[in-house]
Amino acid sequence: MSRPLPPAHFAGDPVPIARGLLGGTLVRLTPEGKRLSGRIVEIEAYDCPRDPACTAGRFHAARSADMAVAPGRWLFWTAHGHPLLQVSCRPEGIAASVLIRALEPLEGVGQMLTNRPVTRERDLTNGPAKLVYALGLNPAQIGGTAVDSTELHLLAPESPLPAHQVEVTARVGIKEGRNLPWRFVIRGNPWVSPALPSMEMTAPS
DNA sequence: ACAGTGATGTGCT
DNA sequence: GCACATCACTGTA
Repeated sequence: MSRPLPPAHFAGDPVPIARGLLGGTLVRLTPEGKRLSGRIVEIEAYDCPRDPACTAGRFHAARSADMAVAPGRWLFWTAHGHPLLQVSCRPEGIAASVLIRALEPLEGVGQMLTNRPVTRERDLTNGPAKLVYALGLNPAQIGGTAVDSTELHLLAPESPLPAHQVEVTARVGIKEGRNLPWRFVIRGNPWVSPALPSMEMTAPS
């Protein structure tokens, strides 16, 4: 088994970093010693300096500063009252991040269902805020900590995902910047978030 | 389809 | 200060 990805891994362009994280594992160790984990099946990149979808710079000065921390820190963006899990990228002073959007549950499914009761297990972690609730993450406690901390860390995929298994689309839930193919999904995986029809990107000819 | 959520920003007094 | 509007979402239907 590989070691947790170190903060230095995130000191660059969030787009290839997001692509490389697809198929990796998010691991959570609870204070009670329970191990919860899931395979990353959907992920997006945000790169504020060149990204019209990134509202941090234009509309959210304080949040932009929060995102411009040193690379490899856990961040929680909030949208519509829900926390979204991200990792800071690029050198300190530049707001950029990757957003983990959906997991395929691996370990601790029972605990996840306790944290977030749901009728269809399919809905347990198929959205960016859903997985935060299922893993029982407390933004106030985890926000700002290093990405390789014991309580929450990332493992790279055993081997890089072959290109034919990776679907590249526009990002979900944004207005501007839909032309940027910065969402990465494991093709055909049933655990990806419910995608809005208009969000799908036409394949290059 | 649509209400509700909460952090943040804008505009008015 | 106060009233809205906005948003990278979720829950119930």
